[in-house]
Amino acid sequence: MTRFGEAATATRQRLRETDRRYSLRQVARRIGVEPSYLSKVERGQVAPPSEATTVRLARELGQDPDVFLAMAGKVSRDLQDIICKRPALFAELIRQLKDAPDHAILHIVREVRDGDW
Amino acid sequence: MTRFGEAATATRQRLRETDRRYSLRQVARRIGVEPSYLSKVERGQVAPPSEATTVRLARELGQDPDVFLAMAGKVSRDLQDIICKRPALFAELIRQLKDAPDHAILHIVREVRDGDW
DNA sequence: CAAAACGTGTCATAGTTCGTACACAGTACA
DNA sequence: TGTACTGTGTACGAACTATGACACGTTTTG
Repeated sequence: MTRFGEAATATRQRLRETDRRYSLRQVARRIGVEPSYLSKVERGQVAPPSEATTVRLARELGQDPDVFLAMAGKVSRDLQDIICKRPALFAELIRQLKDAPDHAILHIVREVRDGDW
Repeated sequence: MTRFGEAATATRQRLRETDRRYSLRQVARRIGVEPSYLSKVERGQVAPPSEATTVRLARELGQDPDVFLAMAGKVSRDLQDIICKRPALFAELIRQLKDAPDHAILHIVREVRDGDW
């Protein structure tokens, strides 16, 4: 039912088609949770896991942790910390970019990467 | 002891010098919490309040809610929601801006505001 | 066909979050 | 001088978060 659970199941199933090490149980063991818990998470029977567990799951499935966290409605601690150091500045920037098209944001990312300040 | 508590007390005391309606009790009543709770919050005896309460306190004291939230180590729900809609993009942007100087970020804010994309 | 692996149901719970309720002693002030 | 307001200590608790333990029936595999 949940966005997060669906994505986790789908990703794992896809990997499993070619590699039987991606059973629910084995993935659960590798990321350090009980199989029954991962099962409930995948089916949205419980809320998405903590940040740490979500990140371990994303990595295990070869996905972007930030994207998995986002599906759980969360923003990673390290991003929050960056924002919290200059809250007014980042708040304004982010709200400003709310409705900006993707390519505009990408443009800025490139501009900044090329360090033209 | 806490950054958050100190700022709250300091701001309130300053307002109080010229307006006795800014006693701890009266502020507590206006933002809808018990005086004893606000007292503990101000002295850092308990963790900073929830987002909603923090925002009410900030507004009551004429401060920027984002800044007060930041002192509590939090990022407001609405900003998180914006990020969660395009996690990869925003994650990269924010990490990229981590060490950028303030004026560079301000420059981008202005660029975006003037809508040159 | 037996053993291992599979996914899931039920129940329990330790820890954190976010406060309330009330009493008390000190201070202001009319 | 008494009453009304001040800040604070103690005690308590409801709700939520994030999981563990274990048993069960089913499927796969050697």
